Amino acid sequence: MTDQAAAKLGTAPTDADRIDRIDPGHLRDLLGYHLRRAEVFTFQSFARHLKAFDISPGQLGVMLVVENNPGINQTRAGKALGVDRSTLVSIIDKLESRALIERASAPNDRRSHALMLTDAGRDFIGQLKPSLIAHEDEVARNLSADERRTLNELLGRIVGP
Amino acid sequence: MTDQAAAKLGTAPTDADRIDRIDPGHLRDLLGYHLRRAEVFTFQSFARHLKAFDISPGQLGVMLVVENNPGINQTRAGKALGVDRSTLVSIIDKLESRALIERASAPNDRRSHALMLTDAGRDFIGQLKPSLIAHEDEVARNLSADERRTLNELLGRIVGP
DNA sequence: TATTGTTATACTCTATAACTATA
DNA sequence: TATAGTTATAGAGTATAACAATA
Repeated sequence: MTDQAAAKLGTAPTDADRIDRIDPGHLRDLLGYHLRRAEVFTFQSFARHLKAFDISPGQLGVMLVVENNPGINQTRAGKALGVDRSTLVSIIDKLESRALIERASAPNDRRSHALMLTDAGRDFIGQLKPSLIAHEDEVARNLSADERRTLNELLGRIVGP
Repeated sequence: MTDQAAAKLGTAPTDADRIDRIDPGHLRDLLGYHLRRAEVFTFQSFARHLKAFDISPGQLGVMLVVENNPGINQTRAGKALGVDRSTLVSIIDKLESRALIERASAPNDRRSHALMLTDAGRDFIGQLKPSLIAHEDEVARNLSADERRTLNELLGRIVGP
């Protein structure tokens, strides 16, 4: 029975009747709500497309930062990703145990590590890139190229001006 | 020393020199990256503005769904939020232990619970709403009203058409 | 048979505080 | 004094698989 049919009969629709008509109420206007749902979808898409590589979004993020900033230290890599340096320790531990990344000694500061991709790490990124692109394309499947750029830009402005 | 200064001197900039000039590389084009950062910022803003209420984003999400769909069951509430029904159990446990929400018996199905806000739950939402709005306004502080709507709309299309 | 809620388990992600080695 | 990395701890989020009760 639809809501309409129920109205005709003068009986209230039951929960089961409106299974696809849940009222999001104020949620519909909350950025936090839409961000959360988009993030969940994106995580699941990432997992589907990259499961063969056994890598998490956070781990890949570190690898991509290091790829473009060889020799960067952990604190600065954390800043690039917007997370605390303590968050990176276990991520880098895992990548290092797989010999994808290396904690090289920094020439001028014995406190810090100069992060470098290993040859295996570079190969790894080269191999997973098609899957990463397929993942991103799935996330943006309902967006035009323009909308995709706009979304990236607007999201960037949430973090900073 | 700036990069420019280093270039003039013919010496490569060290890591310390380019502390604010980290190259995001491919990350800049990845929706997943921007979503993640926006989500982290949003969580932190939520925690700042709503800490007096001792409630998590997930808990508040459930309350808002129930507010607009009194009598909804847990499985359907999960669908409204885009999460598995198992995810809601502990969230609702906490809300119920604070007497903000109630697992009422469903009239026609003894398997399911009819979720309802308690009077205290309604009061609670009324009290926290100004802080929720302040939180959302902070997240959108760099966006015009139009951009804010656009962002919500584009995020919605990531989850579904 | 299928669905609802629950539990157990496991995996993301994140941060704060305190410690050590070094600058 | 201040900074880089580490550890311990805590808490946010998520899912899958299996179970009992009920439809």
